Amino acid sequence: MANPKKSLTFADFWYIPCLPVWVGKGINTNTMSQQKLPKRSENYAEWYNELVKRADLAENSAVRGCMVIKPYGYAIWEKMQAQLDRMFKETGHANAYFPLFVPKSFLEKEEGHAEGFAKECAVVTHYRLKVNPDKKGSLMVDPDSKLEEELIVRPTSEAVIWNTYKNWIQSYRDLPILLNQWANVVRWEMRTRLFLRTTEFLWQEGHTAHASAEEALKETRQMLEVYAEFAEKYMAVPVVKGIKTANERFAGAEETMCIEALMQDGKALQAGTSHFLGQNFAKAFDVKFLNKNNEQEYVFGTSWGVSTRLMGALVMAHSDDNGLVLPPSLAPIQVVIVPIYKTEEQLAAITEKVENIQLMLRAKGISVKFDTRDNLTPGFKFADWEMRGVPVRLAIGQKDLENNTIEVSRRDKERGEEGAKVSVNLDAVIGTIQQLLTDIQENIYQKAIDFRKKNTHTAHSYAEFKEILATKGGFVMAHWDGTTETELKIKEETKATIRCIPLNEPESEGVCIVTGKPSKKQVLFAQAY
RNA sequence: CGGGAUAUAGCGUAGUCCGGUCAUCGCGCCUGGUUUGGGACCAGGAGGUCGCAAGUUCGAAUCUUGCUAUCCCGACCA
Repeated sequence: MANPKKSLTFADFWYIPCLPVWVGKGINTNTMSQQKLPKRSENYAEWYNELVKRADLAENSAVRGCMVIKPYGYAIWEKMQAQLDRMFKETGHANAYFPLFVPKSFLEKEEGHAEGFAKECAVVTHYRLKVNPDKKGSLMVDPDSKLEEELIVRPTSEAVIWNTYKNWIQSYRDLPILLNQWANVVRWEMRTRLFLRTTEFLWQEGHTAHASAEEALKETRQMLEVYAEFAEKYMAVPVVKGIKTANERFAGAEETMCIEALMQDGKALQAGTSHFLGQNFAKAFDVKFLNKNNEQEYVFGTSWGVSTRLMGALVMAHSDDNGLVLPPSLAPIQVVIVPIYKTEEQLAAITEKVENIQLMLRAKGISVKFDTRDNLTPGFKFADWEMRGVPVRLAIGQKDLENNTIEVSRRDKERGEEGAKVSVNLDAVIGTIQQLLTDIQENIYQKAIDFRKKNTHTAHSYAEFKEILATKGGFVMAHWDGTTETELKIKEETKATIRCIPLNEPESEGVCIVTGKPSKKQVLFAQAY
């Protein structure tokens, strides 16, 4: 699980395009002032739920299991999209769009896929409503509008896409096809949580077609690397890259690779998956190509995706009891400026200085917001922006004007912590901020790595395994005999699952902690979201 | 989908057992004034068919039934 420390420079992440979003409109400030956030140590789940709402990221909607992503939350998602999209294009992919609806007959074609998704599909059976004759002002489904064939709201798009690829592919010259789509999907969930599990969610799904298994496997692996790089460099969330066991594999895949992140409550979160589909979908949809030897062959496929669940990972990885902590690379507002004044004249003098600072910061590609709300005290604003996770806060008042200084606070340190707040000379503020943004990005990543290190344990016996899970949680490395039976037994008895067989874990001789059978490698266990 | 709980103004709530000046209080919101270096204060004001729909009753936030949504615990899952 080696994670070589990557040295970041400002240039590594500043370029995700973004103007500061307006926040503070359409919400009542009392959401912030009402009470403090529940503490992580006391009720982690409640802390998360409240934080997502109070940081203005998202809220529950009137529709069961579905969320409204609010402007501030969506701005973070847009920055994630912008960077991921760039990385997909750098690796040769293009975007396209396929339909929301999947005819039921398509979904049936790949057997494993069909069975995997059957239980969580929304089904469209009619195409029309009519006025209810028995009840004025109400609508009813028009029984005459029943569809010949039901349409499934896509839980994922393999079926539609492979049905299309069939028409696009004749020769090896048509390959590879390297596509991605940004879309929404629906999986009917029983229990939902904002971002982590919602009935409808936003994601990207890559779907590629290749002439050989080797090339498809290479693609699968490449996209896993893209996800890992994105998570670590931009989200500042360290991840373990690995392979899913047969039991946890995507429905319809030959092999599923994943990145797994550790949350602050010691539970694992699958942050992205990349699947080698083999020829499963090609066979199901009869997608063949003529190879160089003039032979018909089934096409090899991959698919890979990350979703708005990344937002949940981002929140749970870094935030504290005062609110959200955002990595500068994904923060919609990287710097907020709070004026402190008594008179209009003072405000005017402060504003003049601030305008200048804003121009210089924007010239460096840093998104900055000047908080001019005149109905709130500076103290309130401090707490407000802390809740929203803005990485750097500047405060400027009369004393600063006299001394040509400005107060600089960093969100990655707790209130009152050494270095959380410093006064700097106004002439040096731009350079200080640039450096600070880089430091924060690196610091929260390092903190997350340290946390993971402290919460990754090795179990040499089943008793020890249970003991670790019961008392400490976190990641547990242990030998496993490779059977689904053992995996299920462990899940049944401890609620921990095999998150993955880590790619970077060296082989080591040992015996399965449950059955005592020989094992060549330790695998990663955890209780998971 | 199984077990449990909840639903009263934008948010948090009192009242529900024992139907009848009960629609309470705090925050927020609006207006004015004083404030402003860590979640300001005073005064005045606006805002609610008590989740929705039926029913019982002279009368329902309160009792009955159904529905919907949310939360917690399970099973399922990115």
